[in-house]
Amino acid sequence: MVTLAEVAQHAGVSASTVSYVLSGKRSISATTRQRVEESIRELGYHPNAGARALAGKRSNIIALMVPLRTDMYVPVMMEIAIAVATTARTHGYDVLLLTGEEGPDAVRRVTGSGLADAMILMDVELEDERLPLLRETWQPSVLIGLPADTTGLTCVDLDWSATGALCVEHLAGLGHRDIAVIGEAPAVYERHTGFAERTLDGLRARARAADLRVLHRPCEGGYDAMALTLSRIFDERPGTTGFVVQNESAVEPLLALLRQQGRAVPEDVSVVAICPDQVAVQASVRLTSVAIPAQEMGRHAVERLVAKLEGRDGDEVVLLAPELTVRASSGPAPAAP
Amino acid sequence: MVTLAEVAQHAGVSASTVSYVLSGKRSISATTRQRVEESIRELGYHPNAGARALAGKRSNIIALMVPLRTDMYVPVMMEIAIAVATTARTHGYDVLLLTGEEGPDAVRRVTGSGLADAMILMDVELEDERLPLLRETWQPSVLIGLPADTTGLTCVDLDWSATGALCVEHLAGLGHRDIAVIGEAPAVYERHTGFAERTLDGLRARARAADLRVLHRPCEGGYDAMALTLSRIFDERPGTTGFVVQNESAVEPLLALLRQQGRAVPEDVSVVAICPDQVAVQASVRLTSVAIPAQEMGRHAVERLVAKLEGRDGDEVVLLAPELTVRASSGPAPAAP
DNA sequence: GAGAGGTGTCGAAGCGCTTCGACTCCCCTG
DNA sequence: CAGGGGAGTCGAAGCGCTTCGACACCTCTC
Repeated sequence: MVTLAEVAQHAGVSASTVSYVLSGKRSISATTRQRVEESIRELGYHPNAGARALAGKRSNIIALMVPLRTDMYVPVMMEIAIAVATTARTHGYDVLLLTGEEGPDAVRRVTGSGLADAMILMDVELEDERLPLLRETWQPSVLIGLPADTTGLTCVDLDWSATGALCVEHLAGLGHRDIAVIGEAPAVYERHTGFAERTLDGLRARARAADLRVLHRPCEGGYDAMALTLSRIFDERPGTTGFVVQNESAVEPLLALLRQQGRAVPEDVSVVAICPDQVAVQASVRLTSVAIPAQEMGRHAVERLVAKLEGRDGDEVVLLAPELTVRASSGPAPAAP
Repeated sequence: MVTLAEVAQHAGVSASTVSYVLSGKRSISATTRQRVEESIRELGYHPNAGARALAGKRSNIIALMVPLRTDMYVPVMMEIAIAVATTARTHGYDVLLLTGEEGPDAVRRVTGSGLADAMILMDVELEDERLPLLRETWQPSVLIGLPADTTGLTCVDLDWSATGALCVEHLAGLGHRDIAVIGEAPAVYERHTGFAERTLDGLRARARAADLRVLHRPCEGGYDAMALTLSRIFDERPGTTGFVVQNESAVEPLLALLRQQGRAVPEDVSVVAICPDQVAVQASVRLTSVAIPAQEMGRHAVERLVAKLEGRDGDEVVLLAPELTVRASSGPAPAAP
């Protein structure tokens, strides 16, 4: 393993000079710089991460806490994670992958050991038990998600409330009066995951304003669960003509069941999904949808975090504006019979 | 930030004693150990990761290279990644998340800098350009996937060849003679991803032995692509009664299209999927399938790796035996008309 | 009752890097 | 032409930990 000292010797300069060439923190003459860079290349030198972290008091690592649960929005999570890793690299950071398993202890361990310089948390609950720890540590952090109380925190998220409102607005504009919301699995609401509840709030508020009726039903994914949910919905509100779906694994079952029941999309019922674009265009009916900008969220989170690390920025809540794309699954409400 | 020296002082012992309490590398009297542990707890001490890595010459970090492509088997990738992270923690390791983006350079960077003690590579191609680097480095590594040449490498993978064979066997046993294989997207084959090609090989070999005909068609996910692929298949082989699907995002479209064409599953055609169990049971027809044991692969990879790190083990190829679960999508071939 | 052999603890020497202060040139200014 | 100041380089002092050898003390054994 090549060390900085060896590079220095090879280039005929002192160790500190090599260090300054690397960091650019002091001016170095062009010729010296070239000589050093040449030596680095020739010897295949890579600075030792541990030594660097020790001496420099920063590890150049960002910790990313992903949820352990693999039952929800998995591709979105993955996309965020990859965007985080990729963006972090462009800023010279590596990413440490933590699962939710350790819970709050992971926060303590990472901040205490100096393993990472900062952290990004995903899957934030409204009253997340990791938040007190984040507030009292001096390490910068960014949440992907929005807790109930954001004081002293930096958050990046899709504006879920606006997303819910947008869906209702679209359906209202098409003349629908009775709307059913197919939500995430019950467990997601039970643990008060921010995005699910906020979507619902936004949706209901707008529905009230536009004077439509909303029936919300959580739903596990899959056909059987969806079949049950759907029949209950039509039992309770036979006049339902608009659907908002916020559960990727319910999308296809819903479409299939509607078809099976002889309800045409979009002639008889309209469907608006909240899902990644890829899912929307690959569905059996190209879905009118509000996209979940996974990449953008990951990228934003890293950029906020780097800004904080460099002291360029303070706390802030960034809510991305939702965008609804009209595709083939929504249309005018049928005339009342 | 609390240091080891402070703990030592607080406990009234020397720094080295604290270190030995932590590592257990020398015997320590019960009373001393207790006193030290008490101090550690009281002060909330966490060993500094950088210093540890520097002095101990190991970082206790495992690097995980995941593919950048998010177009394929995403939930499986995520499940593997999470299993890796979780298992690694139980062995005292953390996981560094690298994306394929940097390519072979990432290998150099990580081994060179001592950032990680070992690496796990996913999405291995038959002639992967990262392999030469792995072979010449002294750092242990494990591949999740199987390249063409495995000398000097440790690999963990599902036995895809046996998986392909198993699917054919099942269909052959039910009397099917003409089988279509819906594969991954063309790009996956073009870059010679191991699992896709091996599945095909195993499948064809067994088909030859059992004297059935196989028609293989790569397929992008989604309805449109699947519709096109399916019509081509029936054009070319109208007598096709068995399907093997190795592409999660083609599963549901296939089922829907078959239904639409009036071909009943499993009465007219049988479908065998290669996919995670969750997908199989959530599909509109509960699918006969060979499971992709993502968790097990991740766990195995870490365990092999830890064994190598501790010098307990050498190179080895671990192929997990596939298991086929019969569900509702496969049945006896219809009598020839 | 002296030597052998454990057991438990300590001090000191690094690990490879960053950074601070100091030093040497050399050019510019008045 | 002296003095000030910037540019470029170096030496040395850590950063917080691990580990090696040394040492003290204690318990056996013959």
